[in-house]
Amino acid sequence: MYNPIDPGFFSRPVLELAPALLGQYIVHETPEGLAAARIVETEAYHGPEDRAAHSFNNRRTKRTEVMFADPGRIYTYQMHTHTLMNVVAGEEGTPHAVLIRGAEPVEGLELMQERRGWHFKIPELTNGPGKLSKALGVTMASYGGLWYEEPLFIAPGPGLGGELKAGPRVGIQNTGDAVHYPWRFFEEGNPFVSKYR
DNA sequence: GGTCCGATGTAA
DNA sequence: TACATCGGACCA
Repeated sequence: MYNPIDPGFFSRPVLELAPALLGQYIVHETPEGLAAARIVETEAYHGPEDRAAHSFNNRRTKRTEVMFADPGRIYTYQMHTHTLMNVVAGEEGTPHAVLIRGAEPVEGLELMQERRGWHFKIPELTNGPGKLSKALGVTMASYGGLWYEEPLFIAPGPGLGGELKAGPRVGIQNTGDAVHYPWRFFEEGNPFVSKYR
């Protein structure tokens, strides 16, 4: 049984929330069943100063609107054919968010295999933001929801099983100095950490 | 290891 | 009309 984490957990600066999410559970309850995974990789996006953030320069559109909302909100975003999951951080009005990039399955492994395809090796099920969303059955329908309420929520986990590491973020280009900011956090050596591109 | 390209939301 | 917080297929 998993219980949603305290709402206050999300009320902190994005550069603190991103590493704090490592080792916590991400849980999704659907009619097909429950799937849960331990988060091992996150990235911080620090709008409006961060050129790599969708909310750079306070860009406020239908898509980024929820980044300006209260912390703990779910920001889902469509990338090509994939859905990516973010956690809104900071305080209301500051467009900060944490991208969840990788997690280790702890429950509902078969359900994840069903959703992803049975031919994949286990780490390939959830070692990337798009893969993780698909394995958990998360879609744009979760946009604007709360990370501390069912059916999609963060639950207190066992913490890190290895050393905390930081490095440059993945998949951002043409963003000046932001390319080098060490705002990607992950558990060293864990096979569910995504591959650097 | 590398390269190519899908198929969709968003904004210019 | 262009491009993105990516993944998969295919080639080597």
